[in-house]
Amino acid sequence: MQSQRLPTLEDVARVAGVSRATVSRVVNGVRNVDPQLHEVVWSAVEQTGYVPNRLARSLVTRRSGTVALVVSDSETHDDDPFMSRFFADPYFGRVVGGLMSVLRPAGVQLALQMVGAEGHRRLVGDLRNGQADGAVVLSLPARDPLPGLLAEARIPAVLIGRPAEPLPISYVDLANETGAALAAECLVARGCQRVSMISGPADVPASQDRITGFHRAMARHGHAWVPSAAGNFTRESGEQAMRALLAEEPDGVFVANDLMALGALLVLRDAGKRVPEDVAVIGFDDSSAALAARPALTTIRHPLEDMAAEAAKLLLARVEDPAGRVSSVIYEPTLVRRQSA
Amino acid sequence: MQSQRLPTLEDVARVAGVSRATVSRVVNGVRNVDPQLHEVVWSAVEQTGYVPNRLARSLVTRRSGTVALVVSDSETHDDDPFMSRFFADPYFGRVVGGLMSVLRPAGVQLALQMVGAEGHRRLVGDLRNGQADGAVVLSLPARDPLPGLLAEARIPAVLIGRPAEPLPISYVDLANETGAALAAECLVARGCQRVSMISGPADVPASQDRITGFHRAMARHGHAWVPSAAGNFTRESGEQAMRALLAEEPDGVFVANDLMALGALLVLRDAGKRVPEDVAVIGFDDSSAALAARPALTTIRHPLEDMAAEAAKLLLARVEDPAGRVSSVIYEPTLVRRQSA
DNA sequence: TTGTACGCGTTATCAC
DNA sequence: GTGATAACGCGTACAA
Repeated sequence: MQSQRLPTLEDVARVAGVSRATVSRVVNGVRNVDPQLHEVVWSAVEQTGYVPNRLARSLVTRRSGTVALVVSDSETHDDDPFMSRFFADPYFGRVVGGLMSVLRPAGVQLALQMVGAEGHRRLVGDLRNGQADGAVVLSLPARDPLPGLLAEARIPAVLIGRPAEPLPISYVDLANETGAALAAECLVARGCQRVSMISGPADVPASQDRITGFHRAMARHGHAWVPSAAGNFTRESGEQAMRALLAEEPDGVFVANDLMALGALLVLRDAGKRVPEDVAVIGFDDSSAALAARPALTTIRHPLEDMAAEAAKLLLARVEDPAGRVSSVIYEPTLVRRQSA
Repeated sequence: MQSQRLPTLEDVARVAGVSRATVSRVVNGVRNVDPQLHEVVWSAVEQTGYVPNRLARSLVTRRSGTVALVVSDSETHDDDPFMSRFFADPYFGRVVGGLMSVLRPAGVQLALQMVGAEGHRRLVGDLRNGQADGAVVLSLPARDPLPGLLAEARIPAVLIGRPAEPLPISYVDLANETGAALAAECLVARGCQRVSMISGPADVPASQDRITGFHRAMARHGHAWVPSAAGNFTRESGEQAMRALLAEEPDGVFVANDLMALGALLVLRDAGKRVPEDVAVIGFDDSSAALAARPALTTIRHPLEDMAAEAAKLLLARVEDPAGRVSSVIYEPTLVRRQSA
């Protein structure tokens, strides 16, 4: 049951018998300080239990020691059609984990900022006002204006996943086309003759790249036409798409993410198809779901944690030097051979 | 390429031809304002593109409009043994989603605060300094001093999961014993004679409750002894535990969470056991993993999103009225019958 | 109803 | 090296 008011620099100064300027210098480790006082001040800090007020500090330094994780969704949700899906998906957690692995050692905090189109102005304002030093952006909508706004406002920002259109903003991404091509090669090498694809939404960049990458690679091997069905990256939608594709009697199917692949596996199983003997299945992401599936999912590894960590590093560097070059880091996916193909 | 400096209240006041106090009142919706000026001021706000500086505002109001999601881990990690596990687990995402569902409509931001024992003092200080109005605490370690510290400092806080020892702090929890008992009843009703359990870590409250609840219920039906093996809530540990338990030749097994149950299912399958004919399996949590499993997992529903949402509500209420009663909300689990039992 | 003036807790720029 | 003092941007008694 301590005093309600927290000790301030002034209080510490009084106890130490110095001015608050000196205390500030000591606390912030400025060198022009008499070692004598140094001691005195620190013990006064201990004694009073002083903790610097970050708000007050940020107000003057214009540095908050915080970065924002912006989840941009831009759609208005009646109830909860998207949010619960998004957070329950391994994607979100993997990104947070990757970010934290570099942010935490750096002593930087993470603020979660879900925002729709209505909130763009406010968000940009808050960021310019110094509420956060920069932003890592998870842009979900197809043509999201937010990345452009951030670039225009010269706010240090890094996208996870390339922007829909070229923009002076840093980003990390996966070579999605390459990944899809890897899957195609594998299927072709297996001797699959009737290959189908379950894709993600047609309007998000990562999904587009997987589609074009797969089609292009298949065409290279003479398969001009690949029957496809689109899902929305959930397991349920994967089941639905697989059911629709059953009519094509495929002997191989590439699924744009593991969750949907899981759904596909279930449908195939229920349809009496053996995997991979009757139909080979390849997923995408190498999320934990892939290992848990039976048969274990052959999939394209997507090093999301590493990518998020890199995004954090890029962002911190940009905060340090805002004039630096906008850079992009593209990760190369690899094929993880397991049992489904 | 706008001016680098953002407009302040003063700038808006100049444009509107009033004092900055008036602008402040208008922006904050105080009623004593001439409708005339009201208009003038708002258009000046539009014109200048003014966005209130939350830092400055918080400094004086001592309200930040932010709550902290504190992940308390207290163990020092060499590299990353725990963090990636934790974030990849559906648990984290479900909690964030639940919190957001009430925080976002309320216009409250969420700040993620991972903190070990070294950071406790700093965290409490930051919170008392008004960096956040309150905290939702995910306390992982067995005997975590943090909840006690928060209570002592009279910081509005709500725990997800009961504290290890009684404490004047609000929390939401699941009736874990009841859930475990439900599983026991189901197994007994099936006629299982050789029942085993795969538990979580022995030192975390939720895990303990599931253990005691299960044993007690089994005892009530004459089963004094239940062979057990402990895991750490990961799928891998579930596999390990199941392998160890195979020697007991169980015809029924209760697993303390779905992820481990998934692992158990895999091991049983590889061991040539049919589920549920040879051995019935019941999981816990009803996470998305349960539906994806084959056979689909019979499990105990744990309404984590609802619980997190309730935690957010309790917290906001407490922020509003810090003198209010510390309250606990206990959710009743239910049995979700699917195919594994 | 509106404006003046002070304080929130820090850091930074000066003289000393 | 150290101590006043002016910002930082805002809310709000208090006075008008």
